[in-house]
Amino acid sequence: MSEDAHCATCDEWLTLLQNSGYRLTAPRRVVVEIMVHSTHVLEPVELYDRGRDQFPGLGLVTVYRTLEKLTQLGLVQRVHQEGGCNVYLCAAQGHQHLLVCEVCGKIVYFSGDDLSDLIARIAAQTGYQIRGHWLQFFGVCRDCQG
Amino acid sequence: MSEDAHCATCDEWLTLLQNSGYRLTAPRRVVVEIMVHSTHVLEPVELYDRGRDQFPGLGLVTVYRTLEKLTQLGLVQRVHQEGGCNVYLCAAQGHQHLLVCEVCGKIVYFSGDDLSDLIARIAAQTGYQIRGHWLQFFGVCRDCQG
DNA sequence: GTAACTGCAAACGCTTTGCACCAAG
DNA sequence: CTTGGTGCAAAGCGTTTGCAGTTAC
Repeated sequence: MSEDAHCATCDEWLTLLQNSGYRLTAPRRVVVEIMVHSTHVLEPVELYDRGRDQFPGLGLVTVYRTLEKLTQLGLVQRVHQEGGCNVYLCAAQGHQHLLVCEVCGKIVYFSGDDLSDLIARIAAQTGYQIRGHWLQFFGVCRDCQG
Repeated sequence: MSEDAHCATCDEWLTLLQNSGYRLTAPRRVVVEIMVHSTHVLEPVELYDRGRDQFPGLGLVTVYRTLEKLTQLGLVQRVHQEGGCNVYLCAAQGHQHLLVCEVCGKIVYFSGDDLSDLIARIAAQTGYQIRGHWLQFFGVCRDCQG
């Protein structure tokens, strides 16, 4: 878990960063490693705090800048919630949607929705050109139901 | 349009405010009147600017405080978008979802989605207690397609 | 060696709070 | 008359920017 050299997904992310013209630096490796393995949504500050456990010199600004790059590359996404919109997460794989625990932020991806009929109907009714949609579920995970 | 005394919906909102223990003041009437009639999402500052056309003494702080109250009463809702989460809108009527124009912010409400099967399946698969969902569509309205 | 990256400090924009004055009921 | 509401100014918070030193390549 803590040795990113042993994590295939970390390697993929780092390779993609490098192939996109970015350099592989210690702070970036740390951010990548934490994001790849996180099962819960993370605020930038939380990422910063965890990152400093591994790399004490890490700066919060670097966390923001790295999240920005990872988001542009489609590896990370921002999650919007009632209480705030400043948490981040591994991006969905293809057409997946998100289920977030309102208590602890634990997340699950799922697929299987079919909104194509609804989208076609709405487009016809409104004249809007539909470009995208958000479907996101909120709940309480098993661990937080007690 | 500008005479809130002639608008039934404005009267409803103002009555609800009063019945909830709030006083009816000039700034509140202005905010209510603008929100009720807006067909586009509005930032607090936009609301403030428009409000001052009708009531020059209006303060931005009052706009925030009134939006907060209207949101608590379920009359107004915040809308989240890729570019930011600080726009407000009349709340949906019952179980409706939102279609937002990405260019001008013009909004349309619609209903007719049926996610109950999907929700039941996700709850069974994940063990989460599902408490709510967001379904929101983004597109370009007819006026902005040119 | 050079260009990209880093961390710090300062600036920024949006939102909230403290407070004295004012007005609805 | 009393209490809630108001606007101003200042503080707060998360995020971004400027910059000089550092590091990957």
